[in-house]
Amino acid sequence: MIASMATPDRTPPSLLDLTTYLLSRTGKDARTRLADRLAADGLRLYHHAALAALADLGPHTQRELATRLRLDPSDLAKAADLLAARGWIDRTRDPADRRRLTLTLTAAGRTRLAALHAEARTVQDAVLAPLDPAERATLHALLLRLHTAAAPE
Amino acid sequence: MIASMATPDRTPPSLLDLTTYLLSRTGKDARTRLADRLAADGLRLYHHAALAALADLGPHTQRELATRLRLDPSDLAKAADLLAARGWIDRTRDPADRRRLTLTLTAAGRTRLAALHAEARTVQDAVLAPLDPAERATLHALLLRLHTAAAPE
DNA sequence: CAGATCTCAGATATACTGATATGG
DNA sequence: CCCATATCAGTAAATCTGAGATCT
Repeated sequence: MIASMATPDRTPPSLLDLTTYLLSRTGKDARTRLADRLAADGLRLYHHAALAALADLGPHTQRELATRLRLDPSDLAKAADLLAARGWIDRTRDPADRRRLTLTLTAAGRTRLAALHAEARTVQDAVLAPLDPAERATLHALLLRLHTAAAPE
Repeated sequence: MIASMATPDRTPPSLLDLTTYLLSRTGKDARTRLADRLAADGLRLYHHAALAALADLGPHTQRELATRLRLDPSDLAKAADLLAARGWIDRTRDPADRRRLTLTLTAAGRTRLAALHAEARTVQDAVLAPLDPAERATLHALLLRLHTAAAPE
């Protein structure tokens, strides 16, 4: 064979012209990188998100947390099982409404969360390596505006 | 109950501080929006990507196309089935190497691709609505640098 | 009794793995 | 005989649906 050999797996230019394509692809790459690291410890991204929500915004009922994280309540139940089994959250029955389970971060959970944040920062540094600090700040500000505009729906 | 009622599903601030979180979330949103539109016609995002690759870079063997799109060869086989069934690509056996199937875009495929690009642009306009043209250009340039840096791996 | 919360079991989508047939 | 290509079948993980138990 004469004229092949180097098949540079170049992305089709018409897709590179789409900002949404780049957004989708780089976003997926970032997510996968962190997910792979967390998977080594049997964790998923939503475990990180759940701990972060409890740390930032205080105790939640399972329903509240599921809504906030846009997670199915039945799936959150399993996630909470794991977090409780590892001692990172307490699950207490709400005395005022005994249907509800209130999730509260434990000290151990706070420690683990700090480690998870550190891992996320490590991945972020790798993903954003091509950009200098000013460019990273610009990117962050632009993405934040897209996010807040899309969030309420 | 007195002090609840408004549970604004606010994202945890510590996650909003992560650029990679914003990247992942806005990217997923963009992808889902387009995917939902294509699903109405029984198509997936990779059908769009496959047609774009054939239009931009000429005929591919299935193996080449799978590599380029980072798709599993077995999954691409099914995708090619659909594209061929709709008359958007021709699948011809390579006479020089009869194992290979060469995929070529048809005129009908080119027409459909134009419509798919138009749909992608519509979604992009909606997603990027909060940004003015200069900001969109900035975002695009930054994401392109992240993508090209990550692409070779 | 209507509605909310949590939970379990199963359906569905998607992505990946293995095995096979054919050809170089 | 060994490797590459395409295809099929089956596994695995992620997401969503439905039904039931408990409680307001």
